[in-house]
Amino acid sequence: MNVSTNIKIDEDMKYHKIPDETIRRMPMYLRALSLLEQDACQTISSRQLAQQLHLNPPQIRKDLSYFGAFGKRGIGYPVQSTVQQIRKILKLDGTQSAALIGAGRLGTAIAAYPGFSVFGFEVASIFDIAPKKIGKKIGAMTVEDAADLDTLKKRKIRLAILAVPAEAAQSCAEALVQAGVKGILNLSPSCLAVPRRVKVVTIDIAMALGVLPYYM
Amino acid sequence: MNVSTNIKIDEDMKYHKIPDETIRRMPMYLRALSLLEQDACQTISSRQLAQQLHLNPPQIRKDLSYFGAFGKRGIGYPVQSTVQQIRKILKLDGTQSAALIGAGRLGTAIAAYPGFSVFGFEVASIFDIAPKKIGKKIGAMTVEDAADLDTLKKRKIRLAILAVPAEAAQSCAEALVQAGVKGILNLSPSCLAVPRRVKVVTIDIAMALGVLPYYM
DNA sequence: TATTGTTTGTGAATGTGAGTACAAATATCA
DNA sequence: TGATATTTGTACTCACATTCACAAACAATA
Repeated sequence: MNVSTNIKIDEDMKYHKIPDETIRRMPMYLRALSLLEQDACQTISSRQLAQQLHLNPPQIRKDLSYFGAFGKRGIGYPVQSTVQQIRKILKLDGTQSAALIGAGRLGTAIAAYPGFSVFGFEVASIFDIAPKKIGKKIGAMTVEDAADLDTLKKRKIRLAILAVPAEAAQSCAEALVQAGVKGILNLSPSCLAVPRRVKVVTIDIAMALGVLPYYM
Repeated sequence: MNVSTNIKIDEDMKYHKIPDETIRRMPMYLRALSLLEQDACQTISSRQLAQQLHLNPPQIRKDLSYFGAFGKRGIGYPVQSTVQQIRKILKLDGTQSAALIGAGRLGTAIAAYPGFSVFGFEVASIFDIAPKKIGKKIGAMTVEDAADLDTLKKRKIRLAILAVPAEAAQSCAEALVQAGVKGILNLSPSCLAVPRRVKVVTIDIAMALGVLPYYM
């Protein structure tokens, strides 16, 4: 029933479907290795790294091996070049500009958050719908009118952070998709409906808190 | 185990090991059903709920059935009583007081976040280490000295939200454990080491953003 | 050089979760 | 009442993810 070319390509290119869970862990590795790089650490073994991240060594080795053989047997992984490799894999080499939607308390906190730089992200512009907030300064940026979201296309910004109330999230998401955005980090407690080509990651703080009492 | 909780639920929990993924989804169901309850919706089918949450109907049925048979065949799930059941399961009946550590921008945003009330959470007190911030008013609360974290034991607060820089996170976590805290929502990009009896959930915003370019 | 100790990369085994299919239960309507 | 449509609960199957176990590769040292 299936096409033989697919199989052949799979064999020839040693194609493996990379688990989503592996992708989810890659930024962990990138951050940890970046810190080690700053400390002038040359190499690190999967055992040491696993200790830091509370993971099992074989997990780390398998994750990294999906993308090639970065390590050296008897030695470990070379910190600097592995950082570069992971950056390439995650498409985080070079600066990634992101638009921030929502200039409320959460949006303001996100705009000032220093933790994005490890991954090469920068918040390039801030939007809000409230006339009171438009024109206001947040750090070095001026809040723009959310009605002008379509300018993102010209500016080639394809990444957005959505920090608006749940009621506004879906309509914002649609405007972002219209503006050519390809990835959305949704910080509102809502389930966004977007075309399949657009990737959404939702962080719901209250929901994360919601599981804690169960385990206590 | 606790004898005062619903006996039937405890019995069911003995015989089935409930998947962590199921627990993770329960707050989703709780939120969605709470909204439906506000709209005076009497019952909802797994199909309708799945459509809202972008899940498969059998997934929802299986998740709920771990805790008993809440639904009625041919009808669906009674909204009101299922909400109450899930609250009981997640130990979210009654108000859950949480301490917020860190009165920076993110902490301030968290303190004012309205989304906790659906689950019965309330931020009961705010702590910081910076002398400048101690004594400051945030909403109706006064920022307390993080050196006094041990007062949480007396106040019987067993839940904490950690909104401090990564460098301070581990020492804060240790102080919280010392103060009898049993669950920590960690909002810093750090991997906390705590005794096994303490449950930690970490939300790393930059890391969540870090996977997006890969999929674009 | 030979030996010992360390570490990676990976096939195999194990464990966990998701999807499918269907019987049982209920409502609706002719 | 009988027939049809709807929906739950669950056994079974399949897919995905983690862990184990070990050969291959390298360093260090005598």
